[in-house]
Amino acid sequence: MPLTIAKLAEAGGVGVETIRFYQRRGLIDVPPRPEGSGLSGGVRRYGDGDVRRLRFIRSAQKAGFTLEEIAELLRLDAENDRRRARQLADARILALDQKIAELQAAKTALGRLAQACAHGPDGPCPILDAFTTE
Amino acid sequence: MPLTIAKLAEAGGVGVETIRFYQRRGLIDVPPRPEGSGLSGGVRRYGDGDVRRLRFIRSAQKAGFTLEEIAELLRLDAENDRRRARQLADARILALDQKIAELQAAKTALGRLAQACAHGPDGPCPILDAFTTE
DNA sequence: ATAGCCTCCGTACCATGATACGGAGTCAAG
DNA sequence: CTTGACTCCGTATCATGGTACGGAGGCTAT
Repeated sequence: MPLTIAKLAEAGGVGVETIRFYQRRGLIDVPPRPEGSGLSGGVRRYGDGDVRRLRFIRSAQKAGFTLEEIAELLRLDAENDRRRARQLADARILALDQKIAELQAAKTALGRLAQACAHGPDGPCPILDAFTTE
Repeated sequence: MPLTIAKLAEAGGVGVETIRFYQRRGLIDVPPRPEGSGLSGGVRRYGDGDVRRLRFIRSAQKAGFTLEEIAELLRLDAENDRRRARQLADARILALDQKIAELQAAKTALGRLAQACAHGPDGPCPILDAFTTE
């Protein structure tokens, strides 16, 4: 079931321009243009592998990997380089732990602020001190 | 204890250019140049209030607020607009909840991947499926 | 066989949050 | 009273991750 670039984009929940952007960055392959009726060849077709890669890219971004790191991960997958893959995963897990803790702290602080600012028209609502660790 | 811009930057853990950038964005006040000996006035001086604002900016960024939102928060603090402050805080808390859940899911997936890729030179290490929900 | 939509590709532009540069002015120490 | 560090300010540049434009060509249905 070959897909046009628009269908691939749709399957991945991104725009066509984003696919092309990923191709420029080496994240998605540029398949050969098939021999078509015209002079410059036909329209490129994409397969399930491309959809899979595209979905991986989106998930890896949510995990906080940069596009450059994602490009590396895709290479590692092809080369089956487990050592480096583990390295990257472990490093990201550490970073995620830190980030999660940071966000949780921020959430707590904001909860305190919202609470304080909810009580009547006066009383304390010290936005500037919202993140001051007491 | 008035500070030069370099000292203010240092106190906030940012660069001088970042302070100027924040000033352009309305996040940090530009104090008047004092009457100096020269033609164009003296060097601007900053106070503890500026340090406090600067620290707030950094923390609010960690909480995921954009600089534009932070600018608004600073205005709200000055105006004591509790309703809007609460609104922004509550919205951010919701977004943080989502983000935290997303990062936690990513962390779990990466943990699985690292585990799988650790076992010997062969066996599965399917990077591309790392985030595939089974 | 032609209209209308899609593809291809290069290039330009965007938002966010900085970071750098350079010339003129200021200031403090020796 | 000069030297060296710092300030001021406008403007330029950067990194990241896209998004848009436009002309030439390909594809498909009528």
